[in-house]
Amino acid sequence: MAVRRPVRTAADNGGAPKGGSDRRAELLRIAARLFASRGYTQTTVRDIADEAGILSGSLYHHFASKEEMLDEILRDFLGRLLERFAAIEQAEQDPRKVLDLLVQHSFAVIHETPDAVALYQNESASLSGQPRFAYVDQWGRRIERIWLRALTAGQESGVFRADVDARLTYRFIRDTVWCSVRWYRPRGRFRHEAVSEQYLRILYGGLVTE
Amino acid sequence: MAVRRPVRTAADNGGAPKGGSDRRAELLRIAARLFASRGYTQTTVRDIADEAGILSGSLYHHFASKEEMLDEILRDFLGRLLERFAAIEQAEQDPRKVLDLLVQHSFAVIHETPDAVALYQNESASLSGQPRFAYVDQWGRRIERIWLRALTAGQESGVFRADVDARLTYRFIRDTVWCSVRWYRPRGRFRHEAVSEQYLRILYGGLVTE
Amino acid sequence: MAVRRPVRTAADNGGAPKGGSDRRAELLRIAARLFASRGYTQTTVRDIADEAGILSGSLYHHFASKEEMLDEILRDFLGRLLERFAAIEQAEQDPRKVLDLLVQHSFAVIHETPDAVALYQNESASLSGQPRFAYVDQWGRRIERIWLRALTAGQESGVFRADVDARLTYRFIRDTVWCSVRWYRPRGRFRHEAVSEQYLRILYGGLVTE
Amino acid sequence: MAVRRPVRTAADNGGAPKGGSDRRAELLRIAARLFASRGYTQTTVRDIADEAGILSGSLYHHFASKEEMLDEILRDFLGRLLERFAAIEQAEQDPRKVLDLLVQHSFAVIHETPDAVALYQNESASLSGQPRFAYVDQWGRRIERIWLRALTAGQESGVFRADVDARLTYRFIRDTVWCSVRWYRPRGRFRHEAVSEQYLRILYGGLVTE
DNA sequence: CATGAATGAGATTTCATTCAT
DNA sequence: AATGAATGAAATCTCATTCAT
Repeated sequence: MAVRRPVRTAADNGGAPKGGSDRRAELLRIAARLFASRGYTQTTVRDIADEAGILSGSLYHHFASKEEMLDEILRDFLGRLLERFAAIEQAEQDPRKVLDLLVQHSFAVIHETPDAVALYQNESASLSGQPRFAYVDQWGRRIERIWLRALTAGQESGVFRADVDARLTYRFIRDTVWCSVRWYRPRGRFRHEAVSEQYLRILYGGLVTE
Repeated sequence: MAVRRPVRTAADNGGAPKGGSDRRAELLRIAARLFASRGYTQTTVRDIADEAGILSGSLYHHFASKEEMLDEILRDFLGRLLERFAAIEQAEQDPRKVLDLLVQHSFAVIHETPDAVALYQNESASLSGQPRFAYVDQWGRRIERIWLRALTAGQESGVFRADVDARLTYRFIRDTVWCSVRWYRPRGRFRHEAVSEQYLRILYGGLVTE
Repeated sequence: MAVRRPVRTAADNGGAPKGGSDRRAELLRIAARLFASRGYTQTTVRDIADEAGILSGSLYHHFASKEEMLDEILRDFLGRLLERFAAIEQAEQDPRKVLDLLVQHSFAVIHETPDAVALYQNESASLSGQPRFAYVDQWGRRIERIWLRALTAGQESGVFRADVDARLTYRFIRDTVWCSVRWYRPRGRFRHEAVSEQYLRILYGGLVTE
Repeated sequence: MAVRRPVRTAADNGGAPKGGSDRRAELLRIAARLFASRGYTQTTVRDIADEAGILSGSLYHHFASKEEMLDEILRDFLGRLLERFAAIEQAEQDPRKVLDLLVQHSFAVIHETPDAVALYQNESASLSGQPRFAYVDQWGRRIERIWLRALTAGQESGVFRADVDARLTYRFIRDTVWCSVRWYRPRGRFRHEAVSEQYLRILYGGLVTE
């Protein structure tokens, strides 16, 4: 007999876009967790089913394929991220303030949905080139452009140093911010606000005392 | 039973990393390239054999298992890295100079052996916990300690700002440096020396003009 | 355990084959169409349910199994066919007239219920041996005997040539007639009466001019 | 332990086009037999492997997929058939002689490679539309044209009756000839030459005595 | 050293069927 | 009558590994 684990309320779902059932969202959460910790390929559908307390075949009542789960998780994550970044860019004029908010929001997202972030970090490279996941690259580029506009605007207005390449700088920042998902622990010594703050301190002021 | 050929010390390879006098070394280079680009699990032994122009079964004349290839590549890479970092620490007193050299050497390593770096970046997490690969964590921690000593020494001597956590700072730096393997192109616009230089400029001086 | 609903006699369907007063009959018509076009095994119960606008599980309110649908379709078809062939044999004396009517009726049946014919053509071989479908072979043999009696009677009375084997001749005729379901189009250039007529012309008179 | 059945000589292979090994040809023969008797979809790769005395996974050492086996069998069969039909058309002038030879060769093919014929008969419909099997339709149409040319040539020269549609006549003949694979037994009462002869007798002279 | 055939475990997926609601 | 979730068996396919030649 299958052990049925209590179904969590849909409340913590953050408003799933697809009208799908509770069960579907719950399964996606389980999948995201496993994909993030073991890697997409190393996670078997049986792993997911086991965690959900059902048989692996039963997953296909909810999803057409393992890939569809990955797709749905990434689409949801990236869509929301892009939306939020665009809103930040629109709401603020000051490049430095924009960068502040972009960084802070990123660390907050890592805090809130670490699985999706880790998944994106680890799998996006191998997804590149697959038609189904074309949006991953596309939306990634749109996000890059938002950050780049803030950086170059800051350089032009003189608030950011101009003797560094903006694209390079973006990559440095992006890697530091998102890679932190690997070591950040929500209940660790530093909460995400502190991490943001310390990072921005170094990023803006530099490590060396004058 | 697998036929284990005597494992050579890293020394006789280290002399001629590109020389490829040996079939074994050649196969490892092919494996590293494939592991790095597709991921270890996604690379099949047939992929490696195909690239080498032999049948997959024939690989087992050279290596006891696919895992042994991974092991050998990582052991060689990490061993050399640790050795070099230790040498830098010993040779220099000035914490800032040490950090300079650590960063510069790291980017140089990414330039020279991007496959091994990518492999380490992508696979070390899933290797954690496997007895055979215990050294990966161990040597990683030893490397961390070298960087941490430089950072805290710098903070104590007043050359590095003291209002940031050294461990956090290490992670920021480490992630930026090593993650660059994902986008760094040896023949791209920036050579590794330029990347080092720009990164150190921001790291030391900060992004914001005073 | 499957819930078996009382099986209706073919009679109360036979009166209104196209009427579709009933959900059950409607579902059978959909199933027959799909079975005929994709093959029984390749048709999933979900395919049938989809076409009917319900969920696959709901089909089991109407039928105990997928097999029951096949059974019902074939039983209805073969029963009716046998009945009609027997009636033709009884009504006519002249072997040639009997053969005329058998052929004409066959093409008419193909015209009217192509799905059932195709189903019988394609699946009867794999049904052979299954107890549940023993009647398929049995009724098929009864039909064969009707045709054979007409052929041998014709040979004995001298109207049909006696230098060919009757059983072989039956097979030639049967295959030509029933295989036409594969290419016959109800709205095509030839209506079934024309097909009958052309076939009988060749069958009786031969292809070669005197 | 797997029971190894004796490998047949390649001699009865009729000159396989692909240079492949003996084993491959042997496996294809087994597959063809099973595909023909159970149907392609109903035959599992395990069935084939069992018959060959190996494990199902081992089949994939020889073939990329179950579909590849079907492909290879059909391509070989149809290619040879088309070639032979074309040769007959070229060698003979007299339409009646051409038709004679086409019919005789067809029954001979049924005698010699009944599995491939049955496979073609049963599966070609469901293959229609699949890019990989586009040649099945194409080559089938080329074969049709050969038969049609013989029929219309005969009608024009007055040797075949002109009051029947040639295309319809072709279908009647084709269905009779090829469908016989369902009942023809190589060791039965009639050898294929006798079947040919009886069929041609009826086809040419008609069933009715003048 | 290399081939080529095979193993055997395990992966994803399919699908008829059941059943509580 | 119908839904929606689940079962469970079986299918195709993958792949690291073995081993006789």
